[in-house]
Amino acid sequence: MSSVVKPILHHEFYNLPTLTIARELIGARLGRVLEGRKLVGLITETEAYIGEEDQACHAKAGRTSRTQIMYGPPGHAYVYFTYGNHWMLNVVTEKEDFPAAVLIRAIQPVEGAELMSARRSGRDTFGPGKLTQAMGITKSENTLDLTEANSNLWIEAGVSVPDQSVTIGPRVGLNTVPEPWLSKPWRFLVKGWKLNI
DNA sequence: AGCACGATGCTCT
DNA sequence: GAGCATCGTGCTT
Repeated sequence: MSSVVKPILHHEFYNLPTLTIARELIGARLGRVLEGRKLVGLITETEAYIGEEDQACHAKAGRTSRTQIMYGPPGHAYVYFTYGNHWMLNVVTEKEDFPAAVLIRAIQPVEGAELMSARRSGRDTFGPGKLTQAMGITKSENTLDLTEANSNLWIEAGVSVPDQSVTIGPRVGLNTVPEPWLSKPWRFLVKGWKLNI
């Protein structure tokens, strides 16, 4: 119920190293206006995908129509479709021409929780495909600038989460990715799956 | 509570 | 034509 104005995260933030951004986004607020209603979730899980070398990163295939957004300026949304059902939300990071992004894997609803829950038929919003369904994020949000004020999708400052509350480990869901990429500790997750707010 | 599997369509080879 | 940064269901323990 807080009406405190939070600062939106800006381009300079997304130009930091991708791992720093993935860590710092834990506790940040993902905001969305959907059907005239405001939805906000605290980010509780992220993964970093860094460069053409990273065999788990879509940019391993180089510049394609799908991946060229990752080569663009930082702070834009990279939304893609997978497994025939699910949309994934990423934020493009690092300087132009270097392809990297942070996958937003989970949120903890703090505003508009009822609408998000209803959009999920009462099921939870923890998971990369679930949060996009809860917030109505699809291809039409691809390439949106998340640093723009008055947008219907943005990321703003949230709560500060201490290191002792963050679990770092290998990324999940990578089926056929070779080492060393498979084991890179590029996943960040709130310990206990929940923030105290 | 945990595992196996099918759904489903877009992207790249 | 294969593979996929997943999810939900249904079956087994």
